Amino acid sequence: MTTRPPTLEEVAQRAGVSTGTVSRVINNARHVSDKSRRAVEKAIAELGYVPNTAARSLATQRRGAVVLAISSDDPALFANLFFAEVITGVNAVIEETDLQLMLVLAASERGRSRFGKILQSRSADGVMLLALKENDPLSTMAEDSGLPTVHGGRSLDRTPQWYVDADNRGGARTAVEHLIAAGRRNIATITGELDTHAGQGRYMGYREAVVLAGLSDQRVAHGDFSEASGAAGMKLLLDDHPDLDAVFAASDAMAIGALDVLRENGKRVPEDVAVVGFNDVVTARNTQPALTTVRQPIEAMGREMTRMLVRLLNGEQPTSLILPTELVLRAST
Amino acid sequence: MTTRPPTLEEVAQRAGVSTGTVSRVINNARHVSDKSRRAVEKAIAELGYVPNTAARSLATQRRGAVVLAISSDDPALFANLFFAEVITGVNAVIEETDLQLMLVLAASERGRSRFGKILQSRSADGVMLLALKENDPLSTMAEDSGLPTVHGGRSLDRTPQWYVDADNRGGARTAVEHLIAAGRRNIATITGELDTHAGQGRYMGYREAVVLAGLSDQRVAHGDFSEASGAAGMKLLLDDHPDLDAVFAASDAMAIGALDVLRENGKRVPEDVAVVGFNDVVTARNTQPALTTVRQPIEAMGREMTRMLVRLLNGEQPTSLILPTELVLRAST
DNA sequence: TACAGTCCTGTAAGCGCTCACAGTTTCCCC
DNA sequence: GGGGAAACTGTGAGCGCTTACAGGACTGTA
Repeated sequence: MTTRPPTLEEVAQRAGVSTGTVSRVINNARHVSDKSRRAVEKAIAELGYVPNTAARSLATQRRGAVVLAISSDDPALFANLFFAEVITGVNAVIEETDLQLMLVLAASERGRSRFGKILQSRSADGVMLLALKENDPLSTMAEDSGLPTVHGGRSLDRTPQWYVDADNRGGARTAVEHLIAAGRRNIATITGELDTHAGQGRYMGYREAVVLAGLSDQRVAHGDFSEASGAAGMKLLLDDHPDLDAVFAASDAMAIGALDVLRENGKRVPEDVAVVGFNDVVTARNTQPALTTVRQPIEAMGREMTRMLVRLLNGEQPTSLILPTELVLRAST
Repeated sequence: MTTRPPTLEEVAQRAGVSTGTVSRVINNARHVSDKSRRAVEKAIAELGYVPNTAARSLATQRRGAVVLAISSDDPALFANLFFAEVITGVNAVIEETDLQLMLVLAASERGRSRFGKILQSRSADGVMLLALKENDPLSTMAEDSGLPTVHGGRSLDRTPQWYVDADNRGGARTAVEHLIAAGRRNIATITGELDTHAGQGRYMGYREAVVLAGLSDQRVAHGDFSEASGAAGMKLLLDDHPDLDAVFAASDAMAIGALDVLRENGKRVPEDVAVVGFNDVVTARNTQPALTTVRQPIEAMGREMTRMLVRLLNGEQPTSLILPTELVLRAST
């Protein structure tokens, strides 16, 4: 359809200089006279020249692209705001660079092997990895590839060299301290999966706050972050600890499940039982009553991960980051 | 860090054949003897060879990548489920191919010019465009680039050659017919922005259903898809048409705004007024009462856009698609 | 005037792959 | 056994860019 785009050689010809000089102008290297530079810039503008990335990549051994890989067994996990927010943050920083962003959603075995291909074929200069579960194979793959890799979140078994994570523990602690400050004394928690760093951290935060205040840390039900597990956990808690006056759920989904069960059991929220969640997704605004929750700096995570990767690509040595969370007060406490 | 990856030439040497033959094996072209093929495959496996995409791109003039561009003035628009679902659908099809997915969120002027660069530098073989507003500059840019382009949604001013859209009109009509079947007679609507194809289509659907049933189509308030405009529209409707017994809102957000206003005015939902929204986002499940809504096949849109683009890249001539919506019945009707 | 040191510029050798072309071998049928 | 067609293989010329390297043109100093 369209005619072949102009090449660097054509620019050189038109500007009356050599290809080497044009290349220097494009990459604004030193040792180019103003005269040549102007001539080249004129020719570039007239021809509408844009360097061919493939050719440049081949010559420089750099791709000018990074990959954001999101890994999960459950495709539904993609379908939450977490996802969109991270990307928004990543994109914001990418826009300031000349890098291109490649996206890999590795839900299936197939997706995983595609990720490997991308790493092996050197289609990207670096990778940002959002491995949503422990011991994710993608993590090993990225490591083996030798490409600079920044992780979002940590796993329990090993801490990657470069990561950005939210302060799960601090966030949970703040949430529970808020409950204590509001006069609650019999505070329960529904934990997330304890074989994840996030699950552990939030549980730790709960215990710290509660123990520090001289309260019992024995009102515990274990969930898996899902709404159903929140409901189940709440039932157990009501059975075992009918005296509870507050619940800290390690995810909003679990908090929503808990709210349902509380309502069914005639408990008023927040009068009888206060509820706090974790993970401010839009959902939380529309619960009855509106849910107090710990907001994770998800977009900021995306931004910081990208900044960190860009620094790595520039040969700098950034340091990993733990970003603060924020307690969002609403009607449920 | 890692040593340079093996090249095709090294494979050829090890397999005792020429580079041409290796290339043929890789691209499984014809005219390769079983013997050669096996030797090459063995060498590839032993060396862990993966073709260098940049070199291949340069030689073939094909990039092996497509770009998904999402355009919007309002960065917040990215942060909804629509976004995540589309990508999930796109990814599902991409996974079946050897294509790589590049993502461009063109919120700013800067993002827009990056999109242009990508097109010009021929970094991608085709583009999927989700232009969220009318007369989007990206649309023109994609067109000018001559790259195969598939649009998600249509604009009013001109219908792109290849697009995938949801059946806004049919969906709205079905929703209103549902209200009629439930015995509602004084049915109002809060429209979306009427300078969008979606806004128009949903309004048309409302009118069709209502007129066909011999009812009045005069209970109309105009909104802009936002929650605030839904609330404002509902106020107007209650003032002008206190007899209304149902409302069809052209978006869930507006429906939520309407629900609030109805509650404030002592109207029971659905007893006094039934409410239907459009756009099944997670939000809709957690309203009080749960919102009946028209679900758009968003993930399917992503899938079909990608399929269409893949066909275009294969030189086929696909036909544009209008995907059916689905009425999700909940407590608000 | 001679000479070293700077700047600038052109030249050409790759980067790793594909693909037309030509050359060789094999196959099949008369 | 001969001939042509078909199957296979190697060769080498690009694809469009970067980047040593080798000069050439100046400049300033002795």
